[in-house]
Amino acid sequence: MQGDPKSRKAALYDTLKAQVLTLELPPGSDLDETALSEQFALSRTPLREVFRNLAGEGFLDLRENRGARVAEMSHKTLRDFFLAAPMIYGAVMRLAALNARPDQVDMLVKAQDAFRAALDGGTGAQRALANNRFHEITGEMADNIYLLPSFHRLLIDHARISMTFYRPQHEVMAQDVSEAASQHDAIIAAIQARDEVGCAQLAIDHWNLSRGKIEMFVMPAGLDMPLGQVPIGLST
Amino acid sequence: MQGDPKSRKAALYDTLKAQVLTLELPPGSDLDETALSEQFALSRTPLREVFRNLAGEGFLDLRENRGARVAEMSHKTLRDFFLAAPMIYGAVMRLAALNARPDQVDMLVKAQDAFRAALDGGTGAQRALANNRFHEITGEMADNIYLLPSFHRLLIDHARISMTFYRPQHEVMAQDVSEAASQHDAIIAAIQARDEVGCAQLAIDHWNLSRGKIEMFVMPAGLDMPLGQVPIGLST
DNA sequence: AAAATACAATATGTATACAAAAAGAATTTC
DNA sequence: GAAATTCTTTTTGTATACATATTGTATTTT
Repeated sequence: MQGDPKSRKAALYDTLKAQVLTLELPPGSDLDETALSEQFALSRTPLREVFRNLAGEGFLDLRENRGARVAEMSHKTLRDFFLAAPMIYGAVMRLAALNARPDQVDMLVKAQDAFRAALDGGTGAQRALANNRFHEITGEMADNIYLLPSFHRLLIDHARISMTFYRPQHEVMAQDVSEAASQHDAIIAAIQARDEVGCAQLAIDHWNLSRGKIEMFVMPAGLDMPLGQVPIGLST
Repeated sequence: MQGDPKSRKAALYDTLKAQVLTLELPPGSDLDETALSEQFALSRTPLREVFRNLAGEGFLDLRENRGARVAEMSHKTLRDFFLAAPMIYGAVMRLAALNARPDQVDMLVKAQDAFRAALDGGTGAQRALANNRFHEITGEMADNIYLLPSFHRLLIDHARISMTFYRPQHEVMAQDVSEAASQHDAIIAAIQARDEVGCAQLAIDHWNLSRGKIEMFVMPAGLDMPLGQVPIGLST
């Protein structure tokens, strides 16, 4: 590890974030202050500040006298996720279509290129991170400080759930993954056309695609989830 | 300041939170590490941890090499607020009606009693805090980790905006404030009846009441806010 | 006198040392 | 031998000391 403390701190922050998103650090795993402290050549003080930042953003859980853990994912988590996601993401996309600046659209196009590149020859982690980046940009476009906190938390678990089916070995998923990429293209087009209603609908379609994948691969039998239910707040 | 460091830390946390919510610390004001450090008998390390927690929750802004500030409120903030609030709060109330446990309903009733007590002889700050507590409980009832981050941020600025008209000197507001209290009663009834649709509608009515107050007292003329627009995600 | 620079004072960021608590290992007790 | 207890080790929390950056003041320069 090199550079000034400030850049080492940023490196720690970025690394942990990526490791959480890609399940390299699985939900519930403990973080070792001393080990990370040596690895990133930082004393415990700035290290613990990074922990607190990440905890505030929902990546970690800090427990009194018991160290930091990667935020858990449970059955309830998944249920909450699919309850909140269509509404929040629909709203974010709608606002993105209304407010997107040209430079942000450029960024989105670049992120989509990177996503397709990752699909074509990248690892599962690279795919999940590229997809995450795409959606982060739509959040920046929406630019609403009250919506973004929930949106960012959703993106964390969206990435982690996605990791399950972005792994290259899951050949069955190839079609779904390519459909996701097509939806991204449609999202870009809708944003460029300032089509807020179409954008919101695309958001819902996109989450529903994820939901289908989860059902197939992750969902334990018997989990009480209202799959057929119209999502809250979008029952138009 | 007395007790063990842990309780002093909690006191600092609670005090700052209340001071932000009640505008005793106005938006944008600087926090003095050294002064607070002496006042609460804490060294700078735990103090700065509290700052980071509060920043993560949206109470403070931390700027590199430039200390902590109370989160700003701007025209854009108000606009974002009224765009996001009906949707988020509607969803929270809906889930509250679905999930509320009996003990939580008891807490809500107690909070409402405290709110009425504050209206009848309390300071503006006490009123705002009591109202805040009421809504916090509905958030606990909803119990969705993806919705709560945005909800909590909304509550912060809801309290701060409210402070403008909870001041006793604004006699014109007496009727609106009493209407707010009645709405709280209706909300409790709807939750007890597990009436999710009614609850969501009450949430929207409640925010609209706030919006009317803001228009009268705070809103600068000419601010481009879509007052007549149906809120995102609830255009049923 | 105004602007620019250099200096001093203050505030913030990081590292280390110490205190307290939790976790683990060894011993004792039954 | 299992359970409980004590003791040791490790980990977490806090305080302090030092390094760095920013801000305010005084001096210099034009």
